[in-house]
Amino acid sequence: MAKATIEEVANLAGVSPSSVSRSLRDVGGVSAKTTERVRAAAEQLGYSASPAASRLATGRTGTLAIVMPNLTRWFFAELLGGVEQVVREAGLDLLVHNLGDTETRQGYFSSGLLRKRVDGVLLVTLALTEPEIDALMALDVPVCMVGTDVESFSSIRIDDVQSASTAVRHLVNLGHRRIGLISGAPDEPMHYTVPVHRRLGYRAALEAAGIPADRDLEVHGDFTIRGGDEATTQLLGQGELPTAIFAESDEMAFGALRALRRVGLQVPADISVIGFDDHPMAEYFDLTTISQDVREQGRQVAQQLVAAVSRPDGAPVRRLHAPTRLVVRGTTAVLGAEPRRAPSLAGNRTVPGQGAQHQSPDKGRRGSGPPALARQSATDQKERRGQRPLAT
Amino acid sequence: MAKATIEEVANLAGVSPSSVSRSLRDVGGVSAKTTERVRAAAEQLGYSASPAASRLATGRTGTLAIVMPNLTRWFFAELLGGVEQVVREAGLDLLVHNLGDTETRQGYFSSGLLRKRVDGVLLVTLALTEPEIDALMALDVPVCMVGTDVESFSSIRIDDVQSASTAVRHLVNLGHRRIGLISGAPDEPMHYTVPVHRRLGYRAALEAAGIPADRDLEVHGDFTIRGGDEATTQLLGQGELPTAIFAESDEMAFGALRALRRVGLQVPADISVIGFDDHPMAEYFDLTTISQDVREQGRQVAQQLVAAVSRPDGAPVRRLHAPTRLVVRGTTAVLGAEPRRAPSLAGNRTVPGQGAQHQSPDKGRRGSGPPALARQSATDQKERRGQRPLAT
DNA sequence: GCGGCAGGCGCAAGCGCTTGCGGTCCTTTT
DNA sequence: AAAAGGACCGCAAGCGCTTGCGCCTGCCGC
Repeated sequence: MAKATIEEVANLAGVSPSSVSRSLRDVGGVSAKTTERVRAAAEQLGYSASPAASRLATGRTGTLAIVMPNLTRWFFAELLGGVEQVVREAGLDLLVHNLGDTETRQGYFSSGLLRKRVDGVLLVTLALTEPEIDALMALDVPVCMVGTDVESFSSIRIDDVQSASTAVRHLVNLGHRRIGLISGAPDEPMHYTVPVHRRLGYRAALEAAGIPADRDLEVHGDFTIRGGDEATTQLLGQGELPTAIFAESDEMAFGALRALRRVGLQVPADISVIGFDDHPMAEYFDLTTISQDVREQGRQVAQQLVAAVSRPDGAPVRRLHAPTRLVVRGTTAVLGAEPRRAPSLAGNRTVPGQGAQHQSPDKGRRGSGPPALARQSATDQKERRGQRPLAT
Repeated sequence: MAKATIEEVANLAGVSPSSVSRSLRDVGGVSAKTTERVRAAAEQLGYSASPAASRLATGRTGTLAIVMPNLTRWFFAELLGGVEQVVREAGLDLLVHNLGDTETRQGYFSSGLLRKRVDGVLLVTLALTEPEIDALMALDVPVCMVGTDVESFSSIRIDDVQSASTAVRHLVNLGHRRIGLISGAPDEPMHYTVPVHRRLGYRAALEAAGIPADRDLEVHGDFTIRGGDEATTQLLGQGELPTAIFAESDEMAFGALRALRRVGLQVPADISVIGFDDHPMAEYFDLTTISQDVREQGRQVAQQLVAAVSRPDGAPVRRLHAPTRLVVRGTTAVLGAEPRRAPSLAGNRTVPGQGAQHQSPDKGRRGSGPPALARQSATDQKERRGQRPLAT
């Protein structure tokens, strides 16, 4: 029953294969009556068209590929979830390619692995080299990106620079002036742009606040818990302590919390910590952070790609920015505030709702510097109040 | 250059398309010299065969599908990582299908979504109903499963019953007799077997130790942090407190730790907690747990499936058990031991290496009850010593 | 030196679908 | 009422590859 061919359906319905084909895909040209008969026959035979054959005949593969540098880290898994949903609902297949290690990536785009195989490609967090861009364009299918962008392709990503600035500005507004940075991968095996941008945002915020840069305050954490831990230890080992730390990812912030706790520093009484991403565990740690809706980004970029592949003329390139918001929780506090009760990082209270939150000012506001900062200040305060968790 | 056809290659090489086809896939029947010429021509044209065409001609799709109930939870993402690697290295494509909600699952297997589309299917953690099994068999392709098993298909999974028993036995051996259980999904939307089995293991271990069952000690946690938190609160709210808790997943154990800390109970001085899975965060929380190598399970099952699809005669059904091991960390202690220093759940020390660990006795040792228990006891002690973390 | 054998190679027939083109037949339009 | 126009439908030619089957060499054995 699974192997019925279009001809059998045609015979059963008493029509030609052409009509079967046409009715089943409801392109026009078939009367309602015939369509109905065909439908019934197909149903009866459990018929579904062979993808291989129709691909060959139409030249369209009905398949999209998503290419990611990692599958297991939260960000990527979450994104994949959003993408998969949209793609499935569009009736397309999704191929997953993981460029885990540098060797796999090496030559991946020029190898014909994607050629004639997909109608569209989704690139995640991959900053492309020139030859890679060329190879992709040679594929002659729509390409969308998330997390990074290049001129030629549609993309969606957060504004890492602005968002990182928002995070640091939050600390500045709390009175901090000695702010450490824990950044991601120092050597960029995958050409990540994220650490670069978030660092730029950090420096920009400091500069805007008139705080001189101090390179000793910038350490590397490798985007992992352990890395954040070690980076923090390094930060604590040198001269004057920072009063606040901005970690470029929540995972590294977790590591920082652990390191701080180990040496007996209390958060946020002695030192404030802010992360980035709003990892599911961040709420657990009551970590102040920059939140982004990763799944939604996945959905959006997938929709964009789906739309692009289904329109014969090339779709217009659209480079979107996804919003971020500052989520103030319990790991940041006003500098020098009297210590509250004994610090406890892990859930001595819960954050019930979302509280008042804030769309980061990352669209169409470039270069409006000082006023933005002032406004930001006010916003932070409001959020903080709105966010104040209830005791459970 | 990307759209070269086999005929063009043939012309350039001065041979027939047949010879091109044969040389490029090195089936025999072509002289070395010709093969060489063809290779060169193909190279020059950047030729790669159209998958659609060869699929149609051969009837093989070169594609595998992995069907999972979730993509974003750590376990599934990790598994997918292992599977993807093997499948890619085998030169096959991987389709990912997420049966996130019950509606999506409803009728998924009977809908022709997989029909004529894949050479093999990988089912993750899905307990199948009879009609679903039938629909899968009707696909007439190899099917492998991980996390659950049925008679007809190859599979790999841990022995949830034995492993849960090991966890609880560990607590028993530490002197605990009042042991709470936080179990997974009570209503089984996806027909999970995991919570059922782990609970069976829990009960079996208690029974083996002569401890009477107490249904009040069994609460539901939904496999989430929050669920574990709430379940623990529930557990604490009723009569005599347990002295130890077995959570069926690490996430729920994290929630339990939070709940305990909130009410001021110290772990492990006042109460011991053991989890299950060895989630990456478990080390961070210094959580004693049952460890399984999820990625490796993914690799193995993928290898099995790859082997099955590439052999024309049906591959033999093999139902494997993956090993688990008890990893003793800092959240479990001897009942009534004098309190150690002030408890601190979040990383006041690190666990540097793996320490001495233990293959759970889940292969070929069924029914060897008491001796196993005795041995287990000894082993536990040794592990505990070997595992003792160093201060950093 | 001749029959036979086998390795190399090309022919052509598909694989199962889609689609341009034309043929019917039934409505409209004039 | 005749002609023009549609609406429907089938024919057949592909889509680009694989593969069974013959043919043609060259080479071996007797």
